[in-house]
This record gives sequence, structure tokens and C-alpha cells, in this order.
Amino acid sequence: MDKPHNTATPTLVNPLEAHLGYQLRRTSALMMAELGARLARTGMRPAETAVLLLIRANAGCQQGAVGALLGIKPANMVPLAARLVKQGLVERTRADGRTHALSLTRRGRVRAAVVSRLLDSHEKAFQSRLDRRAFKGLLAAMATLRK
Amino acid sequence: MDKPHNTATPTLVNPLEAHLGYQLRRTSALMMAELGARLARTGMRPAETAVLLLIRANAGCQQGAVGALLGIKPANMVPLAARLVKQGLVERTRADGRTHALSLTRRGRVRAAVVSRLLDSHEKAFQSRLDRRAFKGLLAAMATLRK
DNA sequence: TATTGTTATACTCTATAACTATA
DNA sequence: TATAGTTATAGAGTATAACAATA
Repeated sequence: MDKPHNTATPTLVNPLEAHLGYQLRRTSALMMAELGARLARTGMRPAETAVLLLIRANAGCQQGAVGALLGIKPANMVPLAARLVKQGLVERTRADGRTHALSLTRRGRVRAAVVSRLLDSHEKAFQSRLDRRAFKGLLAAMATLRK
Repeated sequence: MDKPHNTATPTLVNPLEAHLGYQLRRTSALMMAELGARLARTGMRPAETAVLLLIRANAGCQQGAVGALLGIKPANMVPLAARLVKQGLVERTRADGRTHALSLTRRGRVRAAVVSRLLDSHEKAFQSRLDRRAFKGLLAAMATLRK
């Protein structure tokens, strides 16, 4: 009974296995990593992408409204929006003295089309692992958890 | 047709609504925030909690094995484990010249019992919003997405 | 006075590269 | 030569508090 190199790592018990919070975090992290890899060649971050697509769908919207919908705090929207403006993707026009209306520039529309396709194929890669029923159930369950 | 104060924020269209990646991220963030609030009074972070409970369930395990199971890179395990040791919750014993075996100290076991209860009530608060079928379906769907 | 946006700053988690020591 | 762990550093996202300007 000698004990040689102890080559295989012993399989550990994971007490978090059946926890929603843990599984949501791991699954979300996996998808975010995959998305990040796809977005890398555009130089855009996931958060910037979300904001860009939201502005495309809501031309003239306010910065704060975008943040509220995506769960991004006003203080964190500032540098995020500034980067998009700096890249020439988003245009800010003064709506009144304290509000900025956001719209895509021509270049922003081109970029949005690109990232939209990237995002769609990313989503499809994961959705295709689930049948329609499981997919709908997953979205419904998450909506219930958030309500 | 005058335009008064434009009081209500116009409801925006969210083109990410039906995206798994987006919903997983939002739902995960919600649960993490709730967990963070519960853990606040213990002074522990979510990641530390996960490691602590994993060590409790696998006394004598290696640092690298814990990281591998939780998806934490070796470089990031170092300060995390060091903090647990520093707090007197985890004990490192030299297994061979290059491996550390991790176990809970007496104080670590007490702490683990506390955070375990906190985690259970956190989980229960969310699981109770779903019926058993939806809960099982949710876990199964996430397992499929990760496989 | 309430709302919109801003600045500054800190925290948590993650990522990479280069390194040491041991098997 | 491969493995376990480490150091240093950067990045992404989020949080809070204090503030200015405007309605």
C-alpha cells in the first residue's frame, strides 16, 4: 500500500452546488467571458455594448434613463457615456440645461450593427443548448426571482 | 399641443430583455447584492464565504483545488486565502514542500456555521419564489449552459 | 426643493505575465 | 520538466459621498 505521487487531485465536495446564487454567478461569468472574447476585436466592453444598443433602440433618451434601465448608477454612467462620445459613437445634445439626449452617430449605427450581430451569435450559441421550453422557463424563472 | 414638464421618464425599450446573458447577469447581481448585505455584519465577502464553506466540506484540501472548483485563478487565491488565515479562520499546514493543506480553525468552524445559516436563509428567500419544478428546471438549465 | 449630472474615490473580483521552489 | 504557489499590476464593474447647475 504505498502512496505514490498522489497524482490525481481528489474530487472535492462543493456545498454550493445546489445554490441559485452560486450557479447564477458561475453561469453569468461564463457567458460574460465568452461575450468579452467576442467583443475583443471591436475594442468594446460588454457594458458599453449594452448602452450602445439601448441608445439605438431609444434615440434621444436621457443618460439617467439608460442607467436606470440597465442598473448602472449615475456616477458610473458618466465615464461610460464619455467613452462612447469620445469614440465618436454617441452624440449628446443638450435637451434642457441639465439633461443630455443621447443618440447614435453614423459611426455609432455602424458599430451597433456589428455588435448586435456579435451579440446575436453569442446568444444563439448558448440558447441552442436549450430547447424552447427550457429557454422560456429559464427567462420566466429569472423574471420571478427579480420581481 | 403644449409640451409641459415632460414629467414622466419615457418608458424605454430594452433590446436585451430576452437575452440569457443579460438576464443572468442582472439576476446574479441582484442576488449578490442581497448576499453582500447579509454578510456585511460578519465582515466577510462573498468570495471568502465560498472558500470557507468549501474548506469546511473538504478539510485538508489544497489551495489550488479550491480555486479550480470555484473558478478562482491561483494568483487570486493567494490574497483570498491569506485574509482567511490572517483572520484566524483557516489554518495552512505544509503538505509537501509546495502544497498547502487548508483546514478550518476552531474559530473558522464557528464562523462557517454562522455564514452557512446566513447563506441558507438568503437562498431560501429566493428559492421560495419558485415552485419546486421551476427551481429544478432553473438549475438544470444552468447546468446545461455550462456543460 | 427636487432632479440631472458630475467628481473623486474606494472596493471587489478578475486577468496576465513573470517568478520561485519543489517534485 | 511540470506543478503549486506567489508577486505585481492592470482592468472592469460597482458603491458612496459630496457637489454644481438647472427646473
